[in-house]
Amino acid sequence: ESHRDDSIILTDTVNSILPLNFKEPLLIGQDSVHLGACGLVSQSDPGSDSEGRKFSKKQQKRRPSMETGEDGEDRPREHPFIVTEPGELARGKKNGLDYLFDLYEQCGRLLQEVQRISKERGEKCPTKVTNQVFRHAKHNGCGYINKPKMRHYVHCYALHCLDTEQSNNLRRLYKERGENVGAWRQACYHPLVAMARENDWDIEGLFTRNEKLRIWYVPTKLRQLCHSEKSRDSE
Amino acid sequence: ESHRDDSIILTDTVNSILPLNFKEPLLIGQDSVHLGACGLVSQSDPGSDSEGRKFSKKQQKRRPSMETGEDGEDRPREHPFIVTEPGELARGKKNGLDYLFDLYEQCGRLLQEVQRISKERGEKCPTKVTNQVFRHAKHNGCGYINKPKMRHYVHCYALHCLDTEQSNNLRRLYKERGENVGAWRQACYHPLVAMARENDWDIEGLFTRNEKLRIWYVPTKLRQLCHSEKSRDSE
DNA sequence: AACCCGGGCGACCATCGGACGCTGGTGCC
DNA sequence: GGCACCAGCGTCCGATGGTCGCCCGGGTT
Repeated sequence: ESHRDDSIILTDTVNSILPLNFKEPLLIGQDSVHLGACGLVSQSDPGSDSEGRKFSKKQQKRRPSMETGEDGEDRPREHPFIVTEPGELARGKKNGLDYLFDLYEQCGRLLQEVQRISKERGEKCPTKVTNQVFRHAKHNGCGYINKPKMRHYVHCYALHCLDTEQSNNLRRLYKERGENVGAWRQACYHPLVAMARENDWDIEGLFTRNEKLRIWYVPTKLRQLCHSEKSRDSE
Repeated sequence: ESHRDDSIILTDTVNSILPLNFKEPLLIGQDSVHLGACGLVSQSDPGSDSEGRKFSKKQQKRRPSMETGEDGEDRPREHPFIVTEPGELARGKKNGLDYLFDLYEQCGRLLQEVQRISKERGEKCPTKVTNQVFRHAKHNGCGYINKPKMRHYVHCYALHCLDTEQSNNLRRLYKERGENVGAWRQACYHPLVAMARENDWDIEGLFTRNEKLRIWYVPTKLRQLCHSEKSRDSE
């Protein structure tokens, strides 16, 4: 589309038809190393974040064998995360939490790349990890990074950034107890809520003030948790 | 529904020339309207002026397909803007540029209100003038504020904020020449591009650094203009 | 081999930022 | 009153942020 009304001098077109995808290796080990392990398996209620709302119906379709578009290859899904303590490599077909957190660092680098390119082209420059960044990741061979996953664990990464020691302790504790990832993930909320309380309930500010967290949206669930705790406090 | 022209809350003794609309639901922010002290008397509703028989129109355009429910009253469109010099009141069924700029200040106040409410509710808090703010405006009797209009003149307001004197001079010049609003609006781009050049082409930064501009998105057209001028420079 | 737990991530949805162009208000004659 | 001009803003659109739950990988029996 063009900007008709605004046709003014400088009709030089800002040609930005190109998809924002460059080839740039910013590979980080997408490990595969299976070591150490806690074969613990114990089921504990992950608490289900039924944060959702009403219903929705949908039908998923299995990808037909026929390749659509150029893409073609069917990427196998990533190995599930398990609770590992700091420095510990996951054993078997699992990924550890250090790897999870590294994914967030990768996204940060991907964002910087997107920002540099946007600036070069005079397009608007994202300050957060947006859809564009996930798209960029995919086009750059980082297919193992995707939005639902990254959003799912943001608050875990937040705890890691804001209080690494507490995060580490929590990991050790949950590993020891043989809790699953869901349980650990749920548990990450509470220390954050406590930090928010210490900070006048400004969870947004906690994120913004931290160099690495600044680029991540505050998860809805975390914000709501802070809000209801705050209300409870003031009663 | 009454119309525009109503009293404005004056700050101090300096009165306003602005035909502020009825019902200012917002707090009275001391926006420095910076109007030249033209000793105008505060304008009380002239009654005769803008109160024609505007409510006679009742017909709405119908979409062939369906009509959206909840039919509200048909609001007459606002009077067009004309190029006025600073402090000058538009005559006839027109609105002046001081009034235009005041609309931006009102939006700033509306945003503050939305922010306060969001915070109370623990919802995410907008930093920019978003759809939500326009919706809030409508629900608070500021039906004369709407997105297309506000976005259309953002860069004019930007010039006003960043270099009031240059903005004023441009207004005088274009008024003198008898140019229409469209021409004046186009002309506002150039001084901004020049300012961006002085600022390492960081138009985003110019906006962000200014207290009042920070809440407005940089218009695409302006960003593109800066980009192509920058490219031209470096050739 | 069979079972089933649990979590990865494809796909959906409300809403967003952004834009166009029709409608009709307005001044002029 | 009639006409021509032009700009207000209703309305559309691709893309975004956010989420849910299907599908199946993977450990256990």
